[in-house]
Parts: sequence; structure tokens; C-alpha cells
Amino acid sequence: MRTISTRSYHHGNLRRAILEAAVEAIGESGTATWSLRELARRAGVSHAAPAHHFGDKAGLLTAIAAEGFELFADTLAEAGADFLDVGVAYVRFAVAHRAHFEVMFRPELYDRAAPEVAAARDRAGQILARGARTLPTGGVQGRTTSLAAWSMAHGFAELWLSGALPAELGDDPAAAVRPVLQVLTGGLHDK
Amino acid sequence: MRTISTRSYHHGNLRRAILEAAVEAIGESGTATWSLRELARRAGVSHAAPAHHFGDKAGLLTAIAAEGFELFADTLAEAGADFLDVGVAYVRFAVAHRAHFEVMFRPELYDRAAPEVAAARDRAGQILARGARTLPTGGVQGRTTSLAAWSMAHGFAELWLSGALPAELGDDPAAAVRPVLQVLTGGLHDK
DNA sequence: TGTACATCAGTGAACGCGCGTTCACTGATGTAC
DNA sequence: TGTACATCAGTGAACGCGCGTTCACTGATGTAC
Repeated sequence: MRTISTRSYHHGNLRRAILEAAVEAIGESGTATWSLRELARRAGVSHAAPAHHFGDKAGLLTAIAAEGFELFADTLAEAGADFLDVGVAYVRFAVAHRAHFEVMFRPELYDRAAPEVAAARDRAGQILARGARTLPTGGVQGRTTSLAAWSMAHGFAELWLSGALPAELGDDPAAAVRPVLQVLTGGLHDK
Repeated sequence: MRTISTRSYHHGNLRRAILEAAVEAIGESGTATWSLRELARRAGVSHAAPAHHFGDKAGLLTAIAAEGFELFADTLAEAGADFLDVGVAYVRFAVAHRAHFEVMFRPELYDRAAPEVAAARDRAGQILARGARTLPTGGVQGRTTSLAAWSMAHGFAELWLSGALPAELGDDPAAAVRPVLQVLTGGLHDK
């Protein structure tokens, strides 16, 4: 005769709860300053539980990277095929999922060769390349244009997250990055 | 009657030795995985010495950020006033001084308001802005062009450091980034 | 030139703490009969 | 429908370790006289 309010011995979704605690902790103070024990405290479970699910920190961060690349690929795919929309979605994702983004592009933290990571990363990469193909190339190699576009979106996202950009840009990263990305479209797109 | 080979009681340059140990440690495995005691071990001094000079980790990282922005501004200034040269120097610096670069753009690690940090950062910013002013604007605001240029150089540097870029680009970041930056010059520059 | 003394960079022993890891155990769940 | 049992998610006490910090001390250096 269990009631719903009573936590059962088996959590049921402990893996998810620990992942969310990790994302929350990383979002608050970066990828460095948390411990497995702290995540267990946040999730309200015993300190040994995280190791039970993820082995160690690298295992947990690998799961976050995989989830991050999945979310990232979904977000980019929803944005469509046009470069400008994909680029704006790139920056929007970085800000909305800051913790995932920071882990994803710091591969020394996790196992970048893990199959679930590699698959999602490749999927995101293909969507990015498709977006870049809608750009005018101006006579240079498509690969170069693609690198330019990726660098610009990624650089804007990193600078925004680090707080390096001037305050006048306001607080909407998507609106702020749009005119910047338009520099690459050669003014052919409407405002 | 001291000989040169005998280490005197006073190190003489302990502050510098600890800074160099920190840069070395960060270069090897990132900004997260070292301790003040480890730096003392690397520098061959007592474990309490780092605190004597820097107080704590944040104090040490503030010193690294300040030194990094100084070096950065010097490097950019030496590159000249042309956008392409400044942009290539930006990426070259990031790769050559990876540890400094990673600390500089992770301001949650240090005291970004420290005067020696702010002064060097502003100096670097002015040189960057000067370089961006040599770009064709194509009718958009100069500020937008400047942001586009900064984002592109920064993004390329970050992607290179994280190992996200395709291996075909080779191992010379300066040569790899040049054609990418040329996308912004509108082909007006010679190869 | 020589002596006394203040300064302070650097030492090293000691501390309490949070960490990751181990391991015997608990108890909810699913399945076989 | 009921009972027995295997499974395994999660617990909690115990461990040894490296950490940052404190603090009385050491000894090299610079300065006053």
C-alpha cells in the first residue's frame, strides 16, 4: 500500500536526476567545480549512486556530451536549411544549453570516441554543412565558406557566453547575432 | 661563499616559477585539474609558497589572465594594422599560448575587474578594432563588421583548440585560417 | 668597512575536510512455476 | 491467483588520500649607524 508521495526505495529515474543535477551545477559555476558527491546531494540520493550509473566523472560528462549533441542536432534541424536560420539556432542553443555546449566543445573532459557521441556529432555536422551550402561562395572553395560560417557562429556564441561582448548588444543573443551572420550572406537576404 | 649551483634560501624568482608551472599544467590538462600543491611540486618549492604569492587559485589565474592579455596585445600590435594579419596573429597566439588564451576567455575563473587585467584587455581590444576598420563594410555598420571579424577569428581559434576541425586542415593554424578570414575581405586582398 | 637589526620570502609540521572508492547489505521488482 | 527466488538499483559505513590553510619558525637581504 504505497502512496505516491512516499519515495520508493528504487528511485526509478536516478540516472536522469543525476544528469540534471550535473547540468545545473555546470551551468552555475562551470565544468570544474563540482564533485560526484555534490551531484548526489543535489539529487537527494546516496553519494555512491552516481558511480553506480556513470562510473566516474568522465562517464557522466560523456553522457552529457552525447545528450548535448543530440539536442543540438535536433535544434539545428528544426531551424531549417537556410544558413541564417541555422546560424542563429547555433547561437541560441549555446546560450539556452550553456552547460551542454561547454562540455561538448571541451572534449578533453569526456570520451569523444564514444559511439553515441560520435553519431550525434556527425548528424549535427551534416546539418551545419547543409546550411553553409546555401551561402554565396564568392569564388572560393565551399569548404572555406563553410569554415568561415562555422567559425563565426561558434565564435559569437563563445564570446557571448564568456561575457566578452559589449553590453550594448542587449540580452537577446539571437537578435544580436543575426546582422553579424548577414555579413556572410552578402546582403542578398532581406533584413 | 655561495656557489651558483647552490639554491639559495630565497628563490629570487619564485613568483615567475610558479606562474610558469601553472601555464605548463594548464597546457597539459586544462584549467581544472591542478592544485596549488601540484604547482609547488613542479616548481620545486614548498607547498605553502604559492599562497604566499597569489593568495589562492583565483589570484594566480588573475595574474595569468593579465600576463595573457599583455602578451596578446603585444602580438596583435606586432602584426600591424591590416585585418588579415591581425586575424592570423589572433589564431596564432591562441595556439602558441593555449593556456593563457583559455584562462583569458573564461573570466569566471579570475577577477576580470582587476586593473592590470582590464588595462591589457582594453589595449588588445583597440588593436582588434583598428584591424577590423580596414575591412570593406559592404554597407552595414562598422560595429557589425567588427563583430563578424572578431567572431570568426575567435571561433576558428576555439574550434582549432578543441580539435573539432577536420584533420585535412593540416597542422599550421595560421595557414589554415588565412583563406577563411579572406572571405571577409571580399577577395580584394591578394593570396 | 663593520655591526646590529628589521624585513619578509620561503619552510615544514599539523589540522580538518571533502573527495572517490570499496563493499557488505537492503529491499523493490520481475519472472518462473 | 499465490509463492519462491533471482536480479539489481540504491544504501551507508568505512577507508585512505590530497587538498587548502594556519602558524611558528628560518635565514637571506637591505638598511641604519
